[in-house]
Amino acid sequence: MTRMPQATESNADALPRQQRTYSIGELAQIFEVTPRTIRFYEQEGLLAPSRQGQKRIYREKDRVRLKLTLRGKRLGFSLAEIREVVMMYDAMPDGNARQLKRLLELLEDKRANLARQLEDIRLMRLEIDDVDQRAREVLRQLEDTP
Amino acid sequence: MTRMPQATESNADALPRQQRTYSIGELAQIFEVTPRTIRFYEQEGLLAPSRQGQKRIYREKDRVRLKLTLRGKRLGFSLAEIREVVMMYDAMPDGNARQLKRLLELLEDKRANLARQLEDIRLMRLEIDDVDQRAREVLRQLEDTP
DNA sequence: CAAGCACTTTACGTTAACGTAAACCTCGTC
DNA sequence: GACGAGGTTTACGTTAACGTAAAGTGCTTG
Repeated sequence: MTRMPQATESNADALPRQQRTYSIGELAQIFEVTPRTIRFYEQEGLLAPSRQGQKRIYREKDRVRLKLTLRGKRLGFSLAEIREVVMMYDAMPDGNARQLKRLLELLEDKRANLARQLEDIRLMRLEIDDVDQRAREVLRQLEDTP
Repeated sequence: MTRMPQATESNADALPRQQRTYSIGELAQIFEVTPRTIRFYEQEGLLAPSRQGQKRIYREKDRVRLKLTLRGKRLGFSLAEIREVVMMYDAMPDGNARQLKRLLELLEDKRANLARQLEDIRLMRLEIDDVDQRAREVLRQLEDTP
């Protein structure tokens, strides 16, 4: 029982199974990246779209994956880090205890990382505000004395 | 809680101007980077230590610069971005109005960036917590059925 | 004085994350 | 049937941010 593509999650809403799909170009436009980037993410194991002949077909799940990936990137995570979490998440349903515990550790790591980032943001904001103040003052001086 | 080295900024007030200095090795140790990194930042215009003969001498100002640089890095900024702000800040005292306004724009950009990061962190935390929950559940199931 | 650090410059190497270009399908449309 | 708009693979190029190695300088310590 490796994988059941059918009805997996709790999102088994009453919706009819008419999944919306995307071409690579559409997805690229939505997230303002190039198709190259999306193919690259696939090559790196972050996406696994199905095919229709030769063409890649992206479902909602893939779109969400991409969204999460890009969010991770904006936060400075490497693709390797992102993949690690994503793959563990996928392996979760039939994962053994060791893997699950490893996943929990990983998550704790990420949490710590985010916490530090929050602090960094706080400090950087203070500095930016400070520089802003000074700049405005100097500017006022300049404009007050023609 | 990354343990800060003793000397803080606020205790420098009434002290005579006997600036403490650092060698490149000391600085590297403090911030847990290699000397190579510090030299590279200098080459990229982010630091400008004075010299004593051939050796680089770092003052408090340089240390702060490095600290800010590394903080920027942790937040995913490129060295180029960091340098831009740093250089404008340096040029402030005798900057003309146009430069100052440009600086204010830059700061606004950074602020927006940080705001988005905050939102990204918020969302990512939610997801992490969610994955955590699921993992714990699966784990409990596993351990409940030997 | 030899040895050992800590520092220096110079220069080539490496990795991640794509960009760019070439050469090829495949489909609808003019 | 020519063609343009999308898609595909393959492969080499590029950039940022350092790592690493070689060869030299200067101090101080056994």
